[in-house]
Amino acid sequence: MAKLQKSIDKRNALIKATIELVNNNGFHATPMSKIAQMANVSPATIYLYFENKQDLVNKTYIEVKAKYTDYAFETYNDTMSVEAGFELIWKRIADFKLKECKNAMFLAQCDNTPMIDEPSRQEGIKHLQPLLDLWERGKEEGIIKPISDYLLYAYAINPLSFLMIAQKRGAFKLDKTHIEEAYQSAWSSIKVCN
Amino acid sequence: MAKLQKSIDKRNALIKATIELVNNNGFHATPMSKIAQMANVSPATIYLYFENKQDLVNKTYIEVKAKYTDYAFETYNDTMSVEAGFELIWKRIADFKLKECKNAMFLAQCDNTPMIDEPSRQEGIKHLQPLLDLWERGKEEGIIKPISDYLLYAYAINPLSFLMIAQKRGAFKLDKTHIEEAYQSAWSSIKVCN
Amino acid sequence: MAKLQKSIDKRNALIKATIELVNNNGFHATPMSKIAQMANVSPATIYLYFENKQDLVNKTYIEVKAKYTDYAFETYNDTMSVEAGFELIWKRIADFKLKECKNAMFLAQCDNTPMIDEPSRQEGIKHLQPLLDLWERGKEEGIIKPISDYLLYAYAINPLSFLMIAQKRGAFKLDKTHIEEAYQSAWSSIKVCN
Amino acid sequence: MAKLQKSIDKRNALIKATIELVNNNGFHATPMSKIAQMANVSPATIYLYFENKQDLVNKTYIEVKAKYTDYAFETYNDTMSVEAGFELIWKRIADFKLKECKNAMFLAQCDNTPMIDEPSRQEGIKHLQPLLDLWERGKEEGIIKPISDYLLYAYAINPLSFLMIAQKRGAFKLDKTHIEEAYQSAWSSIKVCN
DNA sequence: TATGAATGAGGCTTCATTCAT
DNA sequence: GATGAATGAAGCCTCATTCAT
Repeated sequence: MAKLQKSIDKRNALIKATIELVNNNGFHATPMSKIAQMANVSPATIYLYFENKQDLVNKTYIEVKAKYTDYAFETYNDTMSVEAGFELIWKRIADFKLKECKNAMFLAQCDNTPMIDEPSRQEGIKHLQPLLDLWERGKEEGIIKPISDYLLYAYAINPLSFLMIAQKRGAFKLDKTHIEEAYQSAWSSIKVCN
Repeated sequence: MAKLQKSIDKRNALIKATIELVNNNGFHATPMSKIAQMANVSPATIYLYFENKQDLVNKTYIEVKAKYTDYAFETYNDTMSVEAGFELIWKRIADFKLKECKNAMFLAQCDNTPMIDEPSRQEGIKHLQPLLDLWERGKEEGIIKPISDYLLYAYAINPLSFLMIAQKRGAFKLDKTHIEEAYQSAWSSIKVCN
Repeated sequence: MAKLQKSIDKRNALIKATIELVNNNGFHATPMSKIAQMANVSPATIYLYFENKQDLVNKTYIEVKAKYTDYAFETYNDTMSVEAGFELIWKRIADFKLKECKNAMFLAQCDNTPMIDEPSRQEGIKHLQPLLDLWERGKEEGIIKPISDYLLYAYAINPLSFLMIAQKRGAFKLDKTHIEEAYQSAWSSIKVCN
Repeated sequence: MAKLQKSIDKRNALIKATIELVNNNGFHATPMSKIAQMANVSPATIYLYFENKQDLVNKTYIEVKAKYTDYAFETYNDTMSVEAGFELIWKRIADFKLKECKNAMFLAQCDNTPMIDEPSRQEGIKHLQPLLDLWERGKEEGIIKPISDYLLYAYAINPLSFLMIAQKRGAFKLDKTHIEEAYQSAWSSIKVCN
């Protein structure tokens, strides 16, 4: 306990440095020594908090993923209507991608790269359950298309990652209007047409 | 007479090996030596065909991207109606992602990673022009939503990458039915609702 | 407390090994790995003390050059007469070339090769100032020929390097008598004839 | 014969390229491929004319050394007086170092570096015999100091190399006046004082 | 004779990790 | 707990030389 207390700051600094550096250079181009440097810590100290580099990045992934889903579902509860619930969650996610850009970028890189090991990836997916439950409910109510969750996610949620990356590259600026347009497209793509 | 006979076969073998290995391990985790080995060539030989590792991956990217767009637009011509044209192109792209899975995976990793340098990325984007032209036409005709091409791409095309990666990870099998469902979602997300 | 303890011994061992190996094989024919080996150190350790191979040899040059001029001027002070001062310095230099043969050989190779970069070379030259001042005084007093310092150096000092190299090659043994003869030639070549 | 006739140009081009590149970069920093390139020849062709890199540089050394001594002694004959003969030879040498700067630089680097193998070095020295004979005669006549030829060479001839290198580095410009001053110093250093 | 392609050996350097304090 | 020093393993790349034509 005392041990953890004493060092939570260092652990956080390491996680933060990892995100920053991996975002800019990629996993294999960020040496442990630079992570240590940016966290104002000796390289050897990293190994007091994490087993090795893979473990550091896995743990970082899980932590950021949790922060992401916490944010996404914070204001949601399952008494809402399907459409209202979806809009709420979707906009929280969009919000996260805009405000917590570094965290979101990190997740995008992890999700498109053989960088995280399978167990950690699975661990990260668990937290999405509320959204899947919402979709389940929507399907039952005939509001959401009765198709695979993978398809729903691909069309409703994943495009935001693409837009965020495009923005990061400077090709494109994602403003409030875009967000609203994107929401309309997302909802159109998964709702049952009448 | 027989001067510039740098074998195109070797070059192709190198490109192929690069795709295979980068797909499985990521750019920085695939040593030149392994690429050489898989291409049945000495490591030094790579440098007869490419300037360095970055150049190898850049050129591979451009080549695969060209193959991708060539395939996408092969059967398309701009006398088609907007909807028919879009469906045609979309299905060709889906086809490519299914049949040329390795090539498509490679592009996905390149596009979500700081792995390709900017000039090569720009070079790769050029080839997409016919699709952008089609969308332009669709906007003029009031068929396609009058929103940024980035948004259109994010919702109409990019989800296929997500689905493909999910499939590669074994989480999900993308069959003909899925493809049809995905097309409906794609079209719904970009067409003007009536 | 015990922070910056990068052992000066290791640094010295590296410098010593560099001199030894470069003397025998030349700069480009001495691999870092052999330098490390001779200094009883891992190759990677060199990079804790020096930026790269060029830096290692530059720093070695500057250090040896300083040792050389320190020795040359140690017993000299500018209240001596020009002739006495010159003889003193000259003989110290001769002494150095005989006793510190390896160091002197190293300097000779550096000075006759595009091996050291310009800034380091300039740095090395600075230390020669007392000799130039002495010559200046000698010119004013009409004792030393009123010619360029480069000429004076070429005739008064540089021949010792040639003799040292000849000796190293085994063609010739430089003894006390030779030194005395050499001194006479050196002095004859720069003093004003009467 | 026909063989040699056909290729003497290529051989010469190779020798010339070797001199140029070794002068600017040093022996180990000049790849065979660059020598070939500068000589407008395939790398493989070099091996038709020389056994290997060491052989190429050895042969180049011997050839340049011969050109040097040929030039030095061209107008000399041993009926001249010692002083006149020495001045003649010395000035021819000085002339060579000024006019055939590249050749002279190459010799200087060879002579101060473990770059040429011993047999070739010996071969190069042979050609100096006329100068040694002149000195012998001078010693007999009591005009030249009765000291080792190495000392005589160190003081009479070698300083020119130093001056030439200083000039190449841009530190110093060697003009006609300097040459005359240098000759006086050279002669002063080896002649018997009266 | 001449060549461009090909390569194995080796050099410089980096880096994840461990060690001694 | 924390660290700076140290390192072995490995990666990228170059180059002298040979091979096939």
